Amino acid sequence: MTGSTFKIDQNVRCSACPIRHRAVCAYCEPDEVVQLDAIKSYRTFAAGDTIAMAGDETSKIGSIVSGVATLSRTLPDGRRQMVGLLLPSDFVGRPGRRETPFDVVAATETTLCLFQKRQFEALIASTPSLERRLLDMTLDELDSAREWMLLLGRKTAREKIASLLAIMARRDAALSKATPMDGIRFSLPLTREAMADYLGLTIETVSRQISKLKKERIIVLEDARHIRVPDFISLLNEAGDDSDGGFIA
Amino acid sequence: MTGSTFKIDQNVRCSACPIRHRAVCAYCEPDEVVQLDAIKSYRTFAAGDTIAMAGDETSKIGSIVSGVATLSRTLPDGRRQMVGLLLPSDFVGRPGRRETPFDVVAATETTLCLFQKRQFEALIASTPSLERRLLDMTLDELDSAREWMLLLGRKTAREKIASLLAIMARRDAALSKATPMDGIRFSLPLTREAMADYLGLTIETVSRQISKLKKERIIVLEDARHIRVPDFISLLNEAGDDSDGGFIA
DNA sequence: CGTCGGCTTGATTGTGCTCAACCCGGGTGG
DNA sequence: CCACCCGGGTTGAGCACAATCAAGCCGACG
Repeated sequence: MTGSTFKIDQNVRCSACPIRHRAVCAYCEPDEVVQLDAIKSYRTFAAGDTIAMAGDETSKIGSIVSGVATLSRTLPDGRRQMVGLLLPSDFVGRPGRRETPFDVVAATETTLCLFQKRQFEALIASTPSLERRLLDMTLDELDSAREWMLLLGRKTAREKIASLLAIMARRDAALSKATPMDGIRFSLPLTREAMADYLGLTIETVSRQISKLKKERIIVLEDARHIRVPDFISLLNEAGDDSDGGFIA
Repeated sequence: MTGSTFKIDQNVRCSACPIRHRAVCAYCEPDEVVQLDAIKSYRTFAAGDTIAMAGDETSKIGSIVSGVATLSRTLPDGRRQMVGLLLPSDFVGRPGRRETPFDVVAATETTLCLFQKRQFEALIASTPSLERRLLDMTLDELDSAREWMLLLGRKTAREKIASLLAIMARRDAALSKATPMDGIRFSLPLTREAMADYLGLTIETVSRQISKLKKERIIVLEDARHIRVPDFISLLNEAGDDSDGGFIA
């Protein structure tokens, strides 16, 4: 993996790791974690840094510890589509493949817990709990990729924006253990351009739809990157994937 | 899994199975295959049959032996997006989840090799080769889902159609071991409606774009479901994902 | 102070959707 | 046997939504 600017971090002990219970190591027993501890290294990328380029031969793979990274693919004429949003505990890189098929870019300052690909592959082969966890995570990612295909193929610009905001809101609420039902406030870790790439829109359309939702009081913009949602249900209604308010949870 | 019409097939011995070397059982040793043989059953669905509905609690999972099935998701107002095209050797159903999140429909007559979900899950836990293969297959599916997201989010109608045709052509060529480079002829196992659902378009747009490609001699329609491609390179050029003709292979 | 990147807003264009008519082939029933 | 229907497919006319082109705002930073 290559980055224009980076620093080597102090490794944190796995037992004290903030993503210990959600990352690829989640199912590992304490003695297995010791093995991981021995071969891991931390690395931090600045916002905007390229973590890996499509077509690169990657020697390292690992987990997002903190920050947000994006996975995207670009057409030769420059059109770009984001195909994954990587959050803390998500896994980066594909065991068993030589090249990454997608660009990986740090959207915010991002710290990774990395392993040498060869070493990690060897460890997988002898550690069923690692493989099991990786399978579960991959299946989950596949489900959300498919959900995203529905959005890209069939939703209107307004529905796309509302869906994205709802996801970010839920995610923030999950982290802060608050119920998303009233008066949520969250930050958008994405530029308008990143949102556009995520949603298959242009930045102008993203901006216009956000302005519209603002005028209709469905959202309140504290500033361009901080949003408050007075009534989560009415935001969900705009997302289109449920005739009623959907499951209350 | 439920189907409006179906028949119970004679089981084929795994060792004689046409997908033995590509399906979830591909990495299994002969003795492991024997275990699978003992708990599998075949079932055939007619074209149009629903194999599973989104939200269903599924008790069976398994592999496509022959035919084509589709995976799709529907918005409450009826808009529908296909999110997966299941071909022989592809796996249907998700171990470790109670409900299927997507509709599974047979696009052509389709034969499945099914297992009781519980039994299969138990077998996975004790058979690393099964789990490894399932992980590899899931990672491949995730990659192609992401490739598809690029198409849905950023390609024009014409590029979408050309991409789909190129995929079908390649797939047919792979089966018949022919090089796709000149004079390929293949069948479209999808209705215009299914293509539209796959591509995030309407049937009218699909029909129009196919007609245009026909007028421009990039494709030749023998009938609505059989297509000949005189020059594969020029079809690839229309697909947009490569400035030049792409890799020749 | 000027510049630059991220963002917003406006005017116009164009691609793909909607609505509608029609074609074609196969199956069914009088 | 023919009339009819029905599903899948094609084609046309008009429209709407999002893209494009363009100008300008705002805050950060040199």
